[in-house]
Amino acid sequence: MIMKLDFAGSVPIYQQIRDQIVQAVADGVFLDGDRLPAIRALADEVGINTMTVNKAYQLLKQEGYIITDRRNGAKVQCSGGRKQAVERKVEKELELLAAEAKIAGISGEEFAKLCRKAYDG
Amino acid sequence: MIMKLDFAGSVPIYQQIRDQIVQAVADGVFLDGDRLPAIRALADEVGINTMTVNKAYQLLKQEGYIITDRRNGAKVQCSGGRKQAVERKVEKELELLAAEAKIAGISGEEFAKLCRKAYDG
Amino acid sequence: MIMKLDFAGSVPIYQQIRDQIVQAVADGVFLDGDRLPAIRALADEVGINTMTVNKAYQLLKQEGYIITDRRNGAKVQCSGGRKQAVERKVEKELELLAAEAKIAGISGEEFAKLCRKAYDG
Amino acid sequence: MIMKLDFAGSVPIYQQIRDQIVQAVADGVFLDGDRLPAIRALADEVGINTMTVNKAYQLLKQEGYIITDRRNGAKVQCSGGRKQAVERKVEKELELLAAEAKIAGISGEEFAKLCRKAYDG
DNA sequence: GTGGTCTAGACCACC
DNA sequence: GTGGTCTAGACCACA
Repeated sequence: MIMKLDFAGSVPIYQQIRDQIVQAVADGVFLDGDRLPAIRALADEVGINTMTVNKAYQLLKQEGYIITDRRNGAKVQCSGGRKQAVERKVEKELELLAAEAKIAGISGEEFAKLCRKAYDG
Repeated sequence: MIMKLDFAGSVPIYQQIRDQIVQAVADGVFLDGDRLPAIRALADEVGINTMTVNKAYQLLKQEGYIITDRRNGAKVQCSGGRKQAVERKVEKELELLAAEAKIAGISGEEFAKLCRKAYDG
Repeated sequence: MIMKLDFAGSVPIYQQIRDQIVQAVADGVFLDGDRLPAIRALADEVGINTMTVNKAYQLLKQEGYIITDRRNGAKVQCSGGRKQAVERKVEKELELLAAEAKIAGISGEEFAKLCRKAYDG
Repeated sequence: MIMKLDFAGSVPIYQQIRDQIVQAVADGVFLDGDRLPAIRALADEVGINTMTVNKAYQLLKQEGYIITDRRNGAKVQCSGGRKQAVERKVEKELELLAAEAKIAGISGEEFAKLCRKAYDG
C-alpha cells in the first residue's frame, strides 16, 4: 500500500487517504472483502497521526466503502446500492470540469478521450 | 447573474462564486471581454462580505479567467494558453470520479454518457 | 435459537447476544426455568469466541435474567423484583426516543402506536 | 445550556452531548434556527476538550439536526424529512425496551403510560 | 470570531 | 491484536 500525501496542499490528509483508498479499490488493488491496513500500521507507515487515519476510515465507512468488523479491523465492501448517489455527485463535479475544459479550449472529443482514459485506466 | 450559495456545505463561499462564474463563462452567459458584476454589487446582492467576493475575483484573476482593470472592473478573458495545465487538473480529478463511478457500478458507457452530457450541456 | 449478529455495527457482540436473549425470553421462546444453550455450543453455532458468549451470560446473570448452575448451565429466571430499576431505565431511554420522534414529526398518537406495537408484538 | 455529563459511564461523552442537545431541541429550549453554543465555549463550560464537542456537533450535523453556517457557527435545523429513518430506529429500540419491561412485570398499560409521559414531558 | 484539521500521546473496550 | 475515545494543546481557513 503506497500512499502519496501532499502535506502542503489544501486538501486535508484524511481526504487524500480516503481518495487513494477509493482509487485502490477501483483499480483492483483491494478486492471485496480484503482487509485494509490497520490504522496504526498505516499511520506509522506514512508518518502521520492515528487520529487522521481514523478519520479517513470513518469517512470511508460512512460512505459505505468499507465495514469495520470488530474482530478483524476494516474490510472492503464493494456492495453497490450507492449508484444513484454517486451518479448525482459525479454529474455535478463533471459539469464544473467540463466548463473549465471548454474554456481552456479542450474540445468535446478531447474531453471524451480524457474521460475514457480515466475510466479504463 | 444568479448565484446559488450553500452556506452550510464544506465548500468555501469564495470557491462557490468562482465555480459559478467559470460555469457562466463556459455556458456563454459571459463572453470574452464582458464585464463581471462589481464586487460590491455582487456582495450586496447575495448578502455576503465584499472580502469574500474579492477573494473569488482574485482567484479567477490568478487562474487567468479574468483581468481586472482599475477603471472598468473585472473583465472576462478567454485567452487560451492554459490548456495544458487545465488538462492535467481535469485528468487528475476525472481519475477519482471514474474510480467512484466504477465502484458504484456505473459502466464505462454510462460514464461516457455523463461526460458527454456535462460537456454538451 | 437463531442469532442475528452484526459484526460491523457499533454494538458489542456480547451486548447483541444479551439483547436477543432478553427478547426471546419476553417473546416466550424461553420460559421461566428453561435452560439456555451451552456457552460453547452457542459460540460454535454463531462462530464467535466462547469468551464473548460468556460475557453475555455474565451480564444476564448480573441483571438477574438468568441463574447459572454449575451442573446444569444457565437457566432463565423470570422472578420479579427488578420492576423499579427497569422502570427507571426504560423511562430514561424513552425520553430520548420520544425527543427524536418529536423532532422528526412523529405525532403523539403515532408514537403511542409504535409503543403499543412494540409491547404487543 | 446546562449539560450533565457522566464521565464514568460507558456512554461516550460526545454521545451524551448529542443526546442532550436533541432533548433540548425537542423540549423547545432551542428553536429552529437558533444558534448553538460555540464549540470552544461549550467545551470550556463543561470542562472537556474541543475535539469532543466537535465530534458531537459533527454527529448532529450528519444526522441533520443542525447545520453549520460558515459565517455564524452551528444552527438548529428542524426541517423534517427524517421521519422514516427515525421511525425505524425508534421501532427497533422500543422493541428491546418493551421486552425488558415485560419481563420486569410492567403491564401494557403501565408501559403505555410511560411512553405517553416521555412524549408529553 | 467561528469551525476544521492535526499532533503526540494515552487509556479503554472488544475479541 | 484491533478500533474507539479522549486530552491539551496548536495552527489554519473562512467570513
